[in-house]
Amino acid sequence: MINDKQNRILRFVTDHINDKGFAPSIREIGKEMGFASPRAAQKHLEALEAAGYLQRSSTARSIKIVHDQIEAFAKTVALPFLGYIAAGAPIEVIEQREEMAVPSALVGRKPCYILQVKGNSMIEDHILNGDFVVVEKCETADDGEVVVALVNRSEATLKRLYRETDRVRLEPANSTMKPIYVKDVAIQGKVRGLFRKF
Amino acid sequence: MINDKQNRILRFVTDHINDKGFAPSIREIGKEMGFASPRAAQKHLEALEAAGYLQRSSTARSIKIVHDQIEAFAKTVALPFLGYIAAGAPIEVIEQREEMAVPSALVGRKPCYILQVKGNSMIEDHILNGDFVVVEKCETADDGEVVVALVNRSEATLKRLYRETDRVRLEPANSTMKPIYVKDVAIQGKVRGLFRKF
DNA sequence: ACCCATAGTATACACTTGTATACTATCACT
DNA sequence: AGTGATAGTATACAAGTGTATACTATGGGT
Repeated sequence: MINDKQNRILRFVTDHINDKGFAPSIREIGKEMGFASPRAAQKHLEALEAAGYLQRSSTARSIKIVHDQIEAFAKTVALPFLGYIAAGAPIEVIEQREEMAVPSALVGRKPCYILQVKGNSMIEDHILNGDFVVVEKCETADDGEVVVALVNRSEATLKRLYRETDRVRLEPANSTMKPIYVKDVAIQGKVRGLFRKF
Repeated sequence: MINDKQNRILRFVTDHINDKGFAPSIREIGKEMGFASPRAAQKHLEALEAAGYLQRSSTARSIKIVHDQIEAFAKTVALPFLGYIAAGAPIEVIEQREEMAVPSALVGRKPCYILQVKGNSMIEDHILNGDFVVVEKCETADDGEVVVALVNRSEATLKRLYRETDRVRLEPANSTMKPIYVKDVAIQGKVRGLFRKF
């Protein structure tokens, strides 16, 4: 479909965008390829666009690389990053909603979102301050699962869930903290994955 | 640090790049904001650059958004999954080479690969059996870092590294295990990131 | 020998685009 | 009233930039 030089141009443009943050001009591409005239690089770009490898507008540095969709989405999923969760405090929602891409293996079937953990209340379950957790939205959970629970309709917290006869025990994984016993509790999700930066 | 209008400009530029693939011109920003003169948007861009929110070159549409750490997770990198590592046993290389996509923030600058941890030798550092670790290839490491070390040219192990006068101490994070003291040791990489499936 | 497609050159043109200088309006503060 | 900072306007200019026309060189097929 596309020849060797066009492949080289495609890689140059991709690298330029990744590195500098914006596309090269037609003449910069020509210089890289050793062309003396802008028309040469221009024709190659037209061929690459016709073949679907990129998109252009008739304005400066407007090349957009068309990513191979199958490869880009098969292995990773983009999830909303909602904010921070600390034991005993409401979820701190960040204003600007960000997206984070995570390995699809960490994601459940239902909709998921990302929270960053504040504090060490789950340290004995090896969930540390600063870790990111992948939370699957759900309303129920089995005993012993790590859940995001909304207590008294105001405070969200990350705890292990245990049902008792007429109440629910939310147990931190930290021997210096005590469990919480509540009746008014709504499960908002369960932890499916975790990732950490060293 | 930056005011309301500059925040709006920052979002407009970010959206423009995400949507169209290239940055808006100064005049397009000005039009969006209702400015009659390009100088107004230009000044705001200078303020945003001084505050570290973006970078510019003196060429057309060359705005590059400087991503903070959270946004860095939106990009992913495909790394080779090499196999399993257990304390005191060589790396078990799997036959078919697989790739896993991970958030780029977990990845160091040098080449990286993925290993899955077997055993609980690092449990007190909150690295569990079954966790995936992102390992950056390198030959040296600072004291206290978690490294993949090749001992006696045969056994690979995941341990904390400490130099001693004429030997190296490889310390597990498990009080039931004892440190290893070795002279013939080659560092193969250091742990940069971790992810776990629940 | 002839034709034709491909690839690149040379060059021109209009429009963008970043930048700079000078000026105006507003507002808080003394 | 005066001062200075901030924000925006008006405008000009050189360089960059995409695009188009015309031309050259090469090589393969008939």
